[in-house]
Amino acid sequence: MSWRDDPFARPDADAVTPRALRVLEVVTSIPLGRVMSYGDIAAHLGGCGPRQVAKVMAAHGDEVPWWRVLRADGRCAPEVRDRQLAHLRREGVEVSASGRVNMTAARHTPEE
DNA sequence: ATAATGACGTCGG
DNA sequence: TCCGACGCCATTA
Repeated sequence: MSWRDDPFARPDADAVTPRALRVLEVVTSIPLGRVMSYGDIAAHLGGCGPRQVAKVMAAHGDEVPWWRVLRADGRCAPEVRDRQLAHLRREGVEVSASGRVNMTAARHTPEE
């Protein structure tokens, strides 16, 4: 189930910009138990910065495994911190007592 | 066209 | 660790 094959997709669902779609694709590609930072995704796509990625997540995050995307320092965006940590711990991601993810251990790097 | 926005990143104090 | 300042840049208003 995803934003792509939603049978109830409204006509303007195509109004989602191509770049936004790329972002969502990358997020969808993150394996269970691994994470990527907004900056990681931006760098992987090229031609855009972390803030564009953040904006896409704010608008369409609920259609993808959004909890696998967090800040470069391993902390979660405050807006979703609790729910996100719950998801991550459930997937076996290493989270410190202060709610900080060990990026070195959990970071996913897409090939190519 | 111009300006504001955003679940960010990096650096300096 | 906690700010604030600045860079970032496609998308929206």
